[in-house]
Amino acid sequence: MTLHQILTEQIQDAIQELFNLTIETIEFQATRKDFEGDVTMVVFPLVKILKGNPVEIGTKIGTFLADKNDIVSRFNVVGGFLNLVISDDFYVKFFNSIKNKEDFGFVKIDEDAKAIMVEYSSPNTNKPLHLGHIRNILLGYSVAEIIKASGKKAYKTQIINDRGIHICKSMLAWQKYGEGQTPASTGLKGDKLVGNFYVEFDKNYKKEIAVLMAEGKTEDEAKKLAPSIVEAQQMLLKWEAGDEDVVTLWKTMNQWVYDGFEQTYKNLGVNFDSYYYESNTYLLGKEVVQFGLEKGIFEKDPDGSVWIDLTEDGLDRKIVLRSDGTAVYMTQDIGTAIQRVKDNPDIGGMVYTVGNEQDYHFKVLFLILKKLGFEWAESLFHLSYGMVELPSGKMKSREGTVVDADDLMQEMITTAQTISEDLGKLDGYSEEEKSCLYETIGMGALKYYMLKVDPKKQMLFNPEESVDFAGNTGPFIQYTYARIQSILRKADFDCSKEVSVELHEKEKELIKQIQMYPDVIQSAATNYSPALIANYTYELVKEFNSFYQNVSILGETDEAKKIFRVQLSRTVGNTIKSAFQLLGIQVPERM
RNA sequence: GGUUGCGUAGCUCAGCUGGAUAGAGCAACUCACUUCUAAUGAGUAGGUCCCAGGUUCGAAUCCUGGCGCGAUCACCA
Repeated sequence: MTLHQILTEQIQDAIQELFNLTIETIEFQATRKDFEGDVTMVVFPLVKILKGNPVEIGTKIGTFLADKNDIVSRFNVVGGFLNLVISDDFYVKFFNSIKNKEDFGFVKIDEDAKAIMVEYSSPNTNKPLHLGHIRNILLGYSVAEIIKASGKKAYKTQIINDRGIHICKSMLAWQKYGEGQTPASTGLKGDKLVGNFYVEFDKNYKKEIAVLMAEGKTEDEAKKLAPSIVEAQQMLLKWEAGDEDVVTLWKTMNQWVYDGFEQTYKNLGVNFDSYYYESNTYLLGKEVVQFGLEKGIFEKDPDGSVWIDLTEDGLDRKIVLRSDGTAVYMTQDIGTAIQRVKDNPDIGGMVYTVGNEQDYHFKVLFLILKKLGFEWAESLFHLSYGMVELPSGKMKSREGTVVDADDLMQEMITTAQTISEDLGKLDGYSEEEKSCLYETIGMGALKYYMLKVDPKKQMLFNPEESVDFAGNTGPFIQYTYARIQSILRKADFDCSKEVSVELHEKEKELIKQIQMYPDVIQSAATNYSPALIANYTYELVKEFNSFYQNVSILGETDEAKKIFRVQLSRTVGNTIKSAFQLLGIQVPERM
């Protein structure tokens, strides 16, 4: 039972006894630093019901609790706030009960409960991953890990947008200008190679448009008539017709891209339990549209296109199938969702990690799935995130200012190296150890910085600032962890035994911080917010540093205190490691 | 223009379901290294929580209306 739960029960008893009333919820908050106390009960809500003065009520409850002589040792009342001083004994007992648990805060996964499927990354197969994907991937991965830690099953998946005109563009350019190039022949990552041809296509397409416009065509006409685009469209038709050559090329080039992506995922330290391809799910989507049509949820226009009218729900009329019977984006997403539940019948909900430019799309998608009557449609969540900007400004693919994911990761590692070398901290390490650390630090910096910001906010990513070894950064937290490990290595005495000590103020603060961890995990899981975990970890680290600076640990002469402080340090270390695990960040044993 | 998200210190961001005098880091200034890792800590300074109303004992937080920024309003994905 948590402290709040225990207090709630005791206070409920108090109110029952003193006022003969049953109160459902009691409101708590951490006591402000300027007052004596650990937990504060807010009395105001009771004032209305009891029609008394808040100070009197607070004093009565406080006296009752203190007289019990259980966990409240003292109290004071300021205005409508009842400040409770919790006994050291309680904190020490609590600490002893969790200090050896590696997985403190994690709830055991309930295998019988419904699972949540988390989708992230969702790449196109014609371009390499970029900075925006990094935020997406880190968020999705982390949210899935957090859900698992909170006691639910989570499946990681992605939808690969492997069909459509954009793929044909790369294919066409490769046929024309590729001269048989392959990732192996060029030494390029597959996604990069294919991406280059996509750019190549676009260059030529633009030239053709310019020529046509010079001949007097309007821009719109030129865009439709340019030979490149016409060819690409023909290729798409061939693909849909199952033309053998086109399909073979499509498979080959997509495989290059997938291999390239896997490399990037590996470097990012993320993985997936399953992969879905739109080329496989759009047909099911079409079937469902047919079903919805029969049920009267959708309606068919004279030209054959199928729509859903959502005006009564405050939305628009939305197309779900083209007049030529081909699938649109929405059709595919309907199909994919249903396919996933077919494959995993235990799914009770889904989280879609997709940028906020698609807020409307998901609103519509969720509503459609609900109208189709699926049970799991009640628990769908669009994990919408804002754009990532750089100090140099926005990324624009047209202006070629897109930051490539692989390049950025490499840059982060290099920056970590430069800074570390300047500081000269790693001088006695082997080359292998060093390069491993640079990667840990660089990636930790990147991941932490991305995750500490509220997902829905647009953010500014400053690479320099993120690798800073001070402040709210990944490396700072990693460093603190490494220091703790150093203490543990040097503590060559038996620190496993249970000791009872009087708490130093800093120790108490630390224990209070650790105590909050399970709640933070639960809160992060229900809000789908890794930022809560990240900022919590930073608070914990700050608390530890303050403790570290203010009390002696290994130099402590009182044996019991020494042991207690080492145990406390170890637990802080474990908590940092565990929290960072939820963020997908590695933690170094030394640095 | 319609819809939607955001607006907190010079900068980057916290602030959970409304609660006490609004919090960190960076940058600036002051102090503390014979250390268990100073890649640190303690402190000073820095605020019209975009503006105006409203609800409430109590609002950065909830409601309404403005202003600013972003996103989105395709038989593209």
